[in-house]
Amino acid sequence: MSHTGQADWQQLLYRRLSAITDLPEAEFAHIHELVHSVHSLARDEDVREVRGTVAVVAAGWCARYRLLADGRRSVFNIWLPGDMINLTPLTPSPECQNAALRRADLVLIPDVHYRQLCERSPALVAAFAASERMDSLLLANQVLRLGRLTAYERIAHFLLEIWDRLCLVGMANEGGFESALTQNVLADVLGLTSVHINRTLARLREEELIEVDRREVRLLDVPRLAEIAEYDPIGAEAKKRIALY
Amino acid sequence: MSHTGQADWQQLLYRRLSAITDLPEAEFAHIHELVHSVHSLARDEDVREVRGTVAVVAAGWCARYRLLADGRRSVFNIWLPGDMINLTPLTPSPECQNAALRRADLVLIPDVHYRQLCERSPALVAAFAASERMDSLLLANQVLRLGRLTAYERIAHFLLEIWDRLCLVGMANEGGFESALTQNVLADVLGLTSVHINRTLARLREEELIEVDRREVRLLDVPRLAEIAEYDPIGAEAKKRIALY
DNA sequence: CGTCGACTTGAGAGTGCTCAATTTTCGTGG
DNA sequence: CCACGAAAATTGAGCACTCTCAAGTCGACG
Repeated sequence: MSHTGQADWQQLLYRRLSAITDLPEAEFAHIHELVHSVHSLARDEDVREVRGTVAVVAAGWCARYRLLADGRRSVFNIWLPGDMINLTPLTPSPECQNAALRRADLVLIPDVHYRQLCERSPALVAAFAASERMDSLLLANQVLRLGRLTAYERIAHFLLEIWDRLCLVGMANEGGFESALTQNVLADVLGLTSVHINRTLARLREEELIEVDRREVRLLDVPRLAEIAEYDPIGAEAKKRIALY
Repeated sequence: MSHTGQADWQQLLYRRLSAITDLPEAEFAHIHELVHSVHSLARDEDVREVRGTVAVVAAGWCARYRLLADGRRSVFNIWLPGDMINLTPLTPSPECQNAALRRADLVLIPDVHYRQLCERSPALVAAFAASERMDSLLLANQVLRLGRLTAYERIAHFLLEIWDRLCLVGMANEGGFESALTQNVLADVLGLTSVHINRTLARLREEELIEVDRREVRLLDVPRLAEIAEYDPIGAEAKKRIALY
């Protein structure tokens, strides 16, 4: 279910786009003509040097983050398989970086070819726009977590979000997902220290809401977690799934 | 300089777009043909009922926020004159609201006409895209503030950002700007309590970095504030301005 | 001139942090 | 395949930034 060899990045992308917008498979087919290259990243390697491209995550997890002078790190978002990363910055200055959380493969699409593709298919343009709006929604979720949720709520909210997104591309099962999340990364995503992440995870574990280790996250009581975090499921598909409980 | 009667919302919009992207005035002229209506908002009034439109803020300040069940409020972003608000939600559920922080005028553009306009001018499409990417950058800034800055740094960072954005549309002077920011609103934007906002503002005031009351914010030492908050100026224009110090 | 919202200030409490030591896990090389 | 070293997780103790509750002031507006 989750073995993304080399070629099914297109399927991942299609699954995600069709889950959040109305995209006929025929329209998506234009993407087969796309000129691209594959770029493999080692853990912690960043992709600053490949600017002027759009990247699709084919495998692995990445993070967009910013470092402060004194070493503090703020993670803006986590990129999952099937996500699109726009590597062309708005301003010349590198206001943030993208790095792999573990070995990852990116499919790189030069801006030129991306634009050519867009000219060929208005439906794809709409789908890409929806994708960007979803990114925006994810950032808003991140603001909500950091601004007004407690550590306990933040973790529940974030794990539900990741799970939802992985469900969209078929990389989660009903109880959880394989994860590449270090407690350190969680800390930088959720604006906490790893020590406090550890203690709060322990509490969630004691209460039998989750099971976590570095390679797997299991959500033992999704409805309860969603209630704790006041979590809104992402996308129509996700909504339907939640409705089944 | 800042009297936005009824008709120069187009000028505000043009100033902002041309500051963040390359938009020839001739191309912008297409916007004059636009079918639109003006919607006035009283303080705290929200605009949920005008969905399916794009709105341009002609005057006043608005906020996009979400309320939690227990009354906590998280403000995602502040809309200033010249900003575009997309009122068409990604999902049917109203995951957030937009409300006026004080009397405000919105220019409402039905989705249909907005799309017609886009077909007429590719340059405008590009400019609108840049505008959305700037919104995204602002959200990332918000994540940085909430995730890894202290209360002291957050306030400095946020005030600089607002100032920068007002400068883009010519609604700030070199030392500060007219503001509609209640300490309560600041609290909900910066993820703090109004009590702590009050104390931290007092500290910034004592250190002669800012002067604030409800109607005006003055930045007494921009370079120092920028250093404290590790603030990156927005847009090329803003960068040039900072370089003058 | 009274009222209501916003601002201010005080005191005490708590969530989350710092520092630090220890254990466990895991990637890598022999 | 096992051993080793580094990274990650865990735990303890004390601290502090920020919160809560509460009282009191200021100021705009009817």
